[in-house]
Amino acid sequence: MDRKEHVNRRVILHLDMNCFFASVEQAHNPDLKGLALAVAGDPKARRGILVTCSYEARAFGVYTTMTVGEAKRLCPQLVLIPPDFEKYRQASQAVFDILRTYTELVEPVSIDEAYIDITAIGGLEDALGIAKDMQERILRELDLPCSIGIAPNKFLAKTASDMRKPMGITILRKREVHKVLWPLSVIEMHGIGKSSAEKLAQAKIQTIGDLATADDLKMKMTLGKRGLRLKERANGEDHRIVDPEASAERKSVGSSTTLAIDETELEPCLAVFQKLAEKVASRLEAKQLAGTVISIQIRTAAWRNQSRSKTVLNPLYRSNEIYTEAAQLFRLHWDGEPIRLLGITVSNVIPFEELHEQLSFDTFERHDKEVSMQKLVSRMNDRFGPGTIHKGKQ
DNA sequence: TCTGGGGTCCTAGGACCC
DNA sequence: TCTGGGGTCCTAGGACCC
Repeated sequence: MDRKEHVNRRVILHLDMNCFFASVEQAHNPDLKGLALAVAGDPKARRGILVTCSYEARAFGVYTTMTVGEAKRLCPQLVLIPPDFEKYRQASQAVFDILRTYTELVEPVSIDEAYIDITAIGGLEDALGIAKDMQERILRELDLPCSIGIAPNKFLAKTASDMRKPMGITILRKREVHKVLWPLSVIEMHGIGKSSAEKLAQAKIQTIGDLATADDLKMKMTLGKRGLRLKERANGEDHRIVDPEASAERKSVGSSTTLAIDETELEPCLAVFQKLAEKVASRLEAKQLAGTVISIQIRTAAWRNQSRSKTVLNPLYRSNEIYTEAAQLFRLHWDGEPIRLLGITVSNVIPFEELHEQLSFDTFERHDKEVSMQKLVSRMNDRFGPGTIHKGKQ
């Protein structure tokens, strides 16, 4: 915990790509510029929602997550493009590469977002110039627009980058929080969704200002530990450091798919699991990872979400092993309710190179039939240090 | 608004250990 | 025989984000 926190005065940037997927498509094909454009799945396969849309499309009331049908109704000339995630990953990498020419302290948070700690390369006086330079280079070299927030911490930087789009740069100082943030509804705050907003409304907390000045006990009773953290953020406090390694420490690899029809038969479900297992295995392989926890996801036609998981001794990475475990979990737990979506996730992952020690140890311990999983885990942790088998919470 | 697919973190109860 | 308190791990589900 302490290692992840920082108290000195810092200058943090949050960079947010504007309509990222749509912008990448426009950069690759300039004919698409200026059009009402959306990247969307195939409605016939029941994947018909907008993943991103251009500002021209938004002018028609079209927004991300809207169904293709609804979007077409609002904006008949909407141009639809199927997603090409490989293209987006490459563009994302190119953006992060540019950011790393300024400092190593770049923390990617998602495919189109990053925090950058520029404290060491220039104070607040230079921050605006640095941000402008980054923004211009990304536009000039990659033809991609972005917005940047400048603040003393991650939360305020993230909030600031959201305030001017597209191609905005916004400075948010801690002393401006009460004026800029407090009048807004709590739902505007990063970290608060529909569910938390409803709970807060019941506790008579409507605005970010209400949240910032609420009683600690009340916040804890309403939202638990998160409540206290959100209250700190509402007061402009956030001590999380910019950690370039954070995204490298991946914790799970999963794949899921919405079925073409609500499925009621076993065999087609197993065929889907086969495909999912292959996909997860190939992505684990690409990242040189294996994991000891396998879980399956089931979403029923009535939108009931279920998961079943199992911890295994030998880290999984091969598609046939992943399939076998997933199929077993499914046979054991599926109650016959029609299925909308199936998924597989392998978690508690570790890099291949850390694997051999564990494997040899497993085969050694295997001889002792009496040894329980719990004992095995604690013995392995004793021998190799905590987190060898299961990474504990920080 | 009949709702994709990739993730992370947190909570809570039970098992088990010391 | 019944009584503890602290801690970790496993599992299922929920909330949130892009």
